Amino acid sequence: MVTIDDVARLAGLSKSTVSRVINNYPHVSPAKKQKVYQAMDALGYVPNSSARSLRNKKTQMIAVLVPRLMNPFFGQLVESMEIEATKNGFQLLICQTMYSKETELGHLELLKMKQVDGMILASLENEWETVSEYLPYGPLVMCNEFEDSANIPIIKLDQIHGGYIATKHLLRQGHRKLAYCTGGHKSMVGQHRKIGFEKALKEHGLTFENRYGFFSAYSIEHGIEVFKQIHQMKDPPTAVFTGSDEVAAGIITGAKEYGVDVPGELSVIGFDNQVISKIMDPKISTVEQPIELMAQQSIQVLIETIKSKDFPKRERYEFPLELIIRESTVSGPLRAV
Amino acid sequence: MVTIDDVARLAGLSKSTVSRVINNYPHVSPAKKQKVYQAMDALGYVPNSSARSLRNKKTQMIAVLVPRLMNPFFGQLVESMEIEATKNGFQLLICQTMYSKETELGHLELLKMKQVDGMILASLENEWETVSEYLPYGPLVMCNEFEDSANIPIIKLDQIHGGYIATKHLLRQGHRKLAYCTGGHKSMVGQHRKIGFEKALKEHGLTFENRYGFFSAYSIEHGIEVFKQIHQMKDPPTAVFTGSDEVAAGIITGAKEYGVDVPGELSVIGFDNQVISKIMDPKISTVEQPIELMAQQSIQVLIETIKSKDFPKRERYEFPLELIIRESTVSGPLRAV
DNA sequence: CTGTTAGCGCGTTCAT
DNA sequence: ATGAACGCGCTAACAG
Repeated sequence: MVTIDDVARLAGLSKSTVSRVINNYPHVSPAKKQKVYQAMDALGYVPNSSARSLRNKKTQMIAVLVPRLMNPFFGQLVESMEIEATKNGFQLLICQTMYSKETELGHLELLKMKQVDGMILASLENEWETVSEYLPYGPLVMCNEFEDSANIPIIKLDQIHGGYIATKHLLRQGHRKLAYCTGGHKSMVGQHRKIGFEKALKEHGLTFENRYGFFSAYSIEHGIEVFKQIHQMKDPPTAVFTGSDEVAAGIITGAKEYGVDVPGELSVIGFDNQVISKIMDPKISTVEQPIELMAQQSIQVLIETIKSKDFPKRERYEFPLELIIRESTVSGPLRAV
Repeated sequence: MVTIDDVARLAGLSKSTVSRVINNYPHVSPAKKQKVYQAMDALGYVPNSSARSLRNKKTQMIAVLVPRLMNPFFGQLVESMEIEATKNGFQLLICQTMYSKETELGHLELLKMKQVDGMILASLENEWETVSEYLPYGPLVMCNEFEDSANIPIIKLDQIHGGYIATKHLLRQGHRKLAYCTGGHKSMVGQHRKIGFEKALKEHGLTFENRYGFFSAYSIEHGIEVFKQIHQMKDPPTAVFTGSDEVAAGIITGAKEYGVDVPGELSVIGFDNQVISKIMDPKISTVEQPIELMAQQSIQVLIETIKSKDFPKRERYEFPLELIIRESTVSGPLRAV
């Protein structure tokens, strides 16, 4: 392995000078600078990153915590994060919690080992109280997930409004019996959507009906299952709000199997605006989430915090969601939207 | 920051002894071992990973090179890799090439910086000749992608057979005018599928027809576009082989718009067995790829190579592909399969 | 079984 | 503007 000493020797200079040109310090004579550059690529020298990290106490790496990557939402999120991180000279370490508290905690240890300079939490399995204990070891930023009591930067979407506009759309189409079908009570994301859902309901003099609530639907298969349950009800809902396009697609798939017309007999709205929503038949009405913006902002805020060397500050960034009306909620010509 | 010295001091022992218990060396007296453990968690000590890396010349990190994560194939691949890496005490660094040669080369530099112990190439934008120059800096393993001249481990799928069985299925359904619609000539994956395609054709006395060839279809949108082109032909194909379920979905979507029945007037076969293939209407016949197995094997082989400290050996692992017949290629009752 | 010592490769005072 | 020397935190000889 070729080290900075080798370069120094070949250039007839000292390590210090070589180090200075590597990190482009101001006061180095152009002549010697040239000699160093020549020696460097004559030897094919590249600085050793472990040595730098040890010396600088900075690894130029950040980690992102996600439940799992197969979920297209997180795939997109991480894709955008990697691009933004690379652009800023950072590497992205990927950590899947697989919805496990222990696994999440294990990944958090990276902070203590100083293996990463900071971490983005796009998943939160443990209580914030537990997670916050890692704060002294490096900056944390939340992305998408959130927790009001957390005094760190949080980059999120306006999920209340998301739930609201989707529901409002259903109500405006004349529906009064709305099912609510999402994954996981636990996540604040889901809770906020429900608040938006209920807010819209209330404006029309309605309240949440427990028999129309389904809280463990994450996948297409779950969607199919939920449809079957709905189908057997004696007083079934005429529309269903879902937490993801996959679940919506599942419900539609189930409806097809049973010969139930969507949106004629049952309207379905998704969430995420994934590709799947554009090609299902009927095309799925959904809520678009500005994933890329959120990812970029998260990276930028984290990197700023890292550079500032301060404790992360309590900051909130919220991006808007947008209703996208397609076919799964609208039969015939559009009514008032 | 609490260091190994702090622990040693508190335990009333030397650094070496502490180091020995951390790395569980055989000959340490149980009594002192206890003292060390007590001191360690009294102080909340965690070894600094940069220091370890510098000393051991091993970072316990591997990188995976993919085109981009949004593609569900790579999402699944990376998900499985992360799990397997974590299980083996390694971290996974994610590197997207975004289909750019320069970006790919940039990521390869991680090897020179000794930031990772090895790298998995699930993408190959540059010539192998170019990439192979990085071999002296750390082990490389190819996954999914391949290159015959590369004397490194390659974990791949039998794409020739995949192309063959899909095509054979179409031919057995009675089709004689087959379109071929995939992304990118460049990749060996695509080339092998085409070999399989032509092999099947040949067995039925047919040859590849250039006017039926489409080579830049990656997405749903491309699929729709391709359908339009097919639709305008005076002597259109009756079946189309595609390189991904997304493209197949696009073609089906296009067909719907123009009122062309699938599979009645046009059969379409996908590739990958992504969720989308299960919920399109009609459900898409496709070829299942054992992504998880391939990912696990890649990680294992790479880690073995890293540990052996030898140069990577020329090895080939090939996993089988499986035809999955659904609705997009079969009208009415199944004929011979 | 345990402690002392010497680097790993780099950046950074502190001199000059 | 440049060089000498020290130390980041850790592991691995080498002694004993």
